[in-house]
Parts: sequence; structure tokens; C-alpha cells
Amino acid sequence: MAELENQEEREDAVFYCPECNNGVLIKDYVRAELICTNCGLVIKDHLVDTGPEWRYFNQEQREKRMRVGGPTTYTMHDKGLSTLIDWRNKDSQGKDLTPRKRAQIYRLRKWHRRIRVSDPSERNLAFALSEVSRMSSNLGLSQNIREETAIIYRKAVEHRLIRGRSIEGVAAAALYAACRKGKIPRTLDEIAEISGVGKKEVGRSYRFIARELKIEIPPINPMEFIPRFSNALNLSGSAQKKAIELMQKAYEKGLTSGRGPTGLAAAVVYISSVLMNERRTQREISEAAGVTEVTIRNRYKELIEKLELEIIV
DNA sequence: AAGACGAAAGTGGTTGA
DNA sequence: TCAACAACTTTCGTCTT
Repeated sequence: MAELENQEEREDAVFYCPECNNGVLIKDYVRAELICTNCGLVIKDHLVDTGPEWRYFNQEQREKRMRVGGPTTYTMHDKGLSTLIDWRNKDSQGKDLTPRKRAQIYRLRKWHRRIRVSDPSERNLAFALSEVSRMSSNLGLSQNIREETAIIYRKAVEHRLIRGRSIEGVAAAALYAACRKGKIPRTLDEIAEISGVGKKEVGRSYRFIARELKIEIPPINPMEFIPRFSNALNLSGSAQKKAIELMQKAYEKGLTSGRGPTGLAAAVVYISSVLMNERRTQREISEAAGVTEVTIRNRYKELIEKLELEIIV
């Protein structure tokens, strides 16, 4: 693992899967995970996106794209398009400015500063977006998600949905919506946890803005939690594979509908840990998955019964 | 002693009248 | 608007390893 950390310093280092020695690891920024292309092993979740957001593929593109300055981004209140006025009183040749010029520049700077985050909605947006970036880096989410969150938040502002709600609450709700939209498995609990807003409020705001903005969001697929949970529990790639297999069967039998996705994923991971002789206690799993042991028990009892698994304990 | 099990009561949200 | 309801949680006593 220490090796991995070092290699990560290099921008495009290639490294190989320690599990199967056969696949190459790829960074999946969408899910914030490092994944083996061969066996599907997830090395590290909460990967932080350090790369550039835009790339070039040949010299021509490079020149084109180099010239435009920073990419525009929705994660800054002015989309990163603001101009900076240097604080030094020098002109482009590095010579001192005349007193007359100096006074003019001083006035420009003053107004520039005032205009940038002047009216309340801009101020609001600036604060909300700083919250978003705080939360998403806390959760190890990628830049993509941040952008998506920012777009959703902006829409919420446009539709005047913030009124009567806290900025943090709506920001957290937008983040959650962006995660759901991008199929990144983060639970409402996790987001509420670091947002400093109650789960109730985040949930309420989330449903509200999702409805008002007509963001159609597919229900969470319990499958998406399996890599994360098994990774958190240090389960092997084959155990994870087994879990995915079980989940597939459960889905075919219609056992997934109406059930909490996290509880279901937790139960499946539990069963596969037992099946593969890598037993984890219900307690450990419940902690990793954020559900109670009771729920895991209920789900896995159902699963064993319906899938007619014989479990040797 | 730790883990697994299950009963009973409580919680927050959805649904349908 | 309110009650019924399903899923899940909390709590706690009992059994198993």
C-alpha cells in the first residue's frame, strides 16, 4: 500500500493489481476508486482527483487549449472567469506607475473587489460552493461531482428554492442528488454526517429540490455498494465477486425491491464473507455499511431461504 | 466473553382516504 | 390532514461458540 501511495505522486504511473497480478489498475474518478481492469478489485476508495480536468490529444489541441486560461467551472461563484488586478503598482514592463495611474488602479481594485461578491445571491452562492467543495473533498468525491452539485445548486437558486432552507442543507442535498445521478454510492447518512446538518433536513431538501427541478433519479442499485463495503472490510476480490453474483441472483428472484439497498448489500457481503471463509462479524459489517446487525440478519435470513443456499457455519 | 439470534417497541417517511 | 403501513432501528434477553 505504501508503494501505491508513492507511485500515485507521478501523474500517469501505471501499476498492477496485487490480487491477480494480471490486470492494470485504473483510476475511476467517477466512483473515486482505484480498480483492477481484470478482476475488479477495488484498491482504495475515496481517491482524490488530482488530475487536470481537460486534456489534449495532439499538439494542435494543446495549443488551442493552453491559450484559454483556466477551464470554466461551475464550482466557483463566477465560474472561474473573474479577472485579477495585480496588487503591485507596476506596469507590464515592471516600471513604477505614475501617481495618477496609481490612484486610478487603486479605485479599479476597490470596485473590482466590491463587484465580485457584491449582491446577496452571489455571496450566498460563494458560501454554498465553498461548503460543497469542503464536503466533497471530505468524502473523497471527484471534481465531476462537484461540478454537477454546483449546477444543481445554481438551478435551485434560480428557482428560488432556497428560501426558508439553510444554505448548508441545500448544498448537502445538491451534493447527494449529484451522487445519486452519477451513481456514486454515498449514503444520505454519510453526507448528513459531514454537512453538519441533520439527516432529516438534508433528506427533506433533497426530495424537495429533486421534485421541483424534476431531476429524475433512478433508485440506488444495491450492487453499487458492494465494492465499497467489501473494500472497507478488506475482503478479497473473489469474495467480492461472489457477493456480486449473489446480488444478481437476489435481483432475479425479486428480493431487491422495496428493501433498503445498504442493508441488502451488507447482507450479501456478509454471506459471501462466510461462504469464502473470510468471515467478518455482523458487527463489523454493520459498521462498514451503516445499518444495524438486525437488518443484516433479517436480509440474510431471507436470502438464504429464497436462494436456497446451504450455509456451512 | 464475544458473537449471533430474535422479540418487542419506537422512528420517520410514504400512501391513500 | 390524518391514520395505516412497511422498512428499519434500538434495546435487551437468551443461546452458542
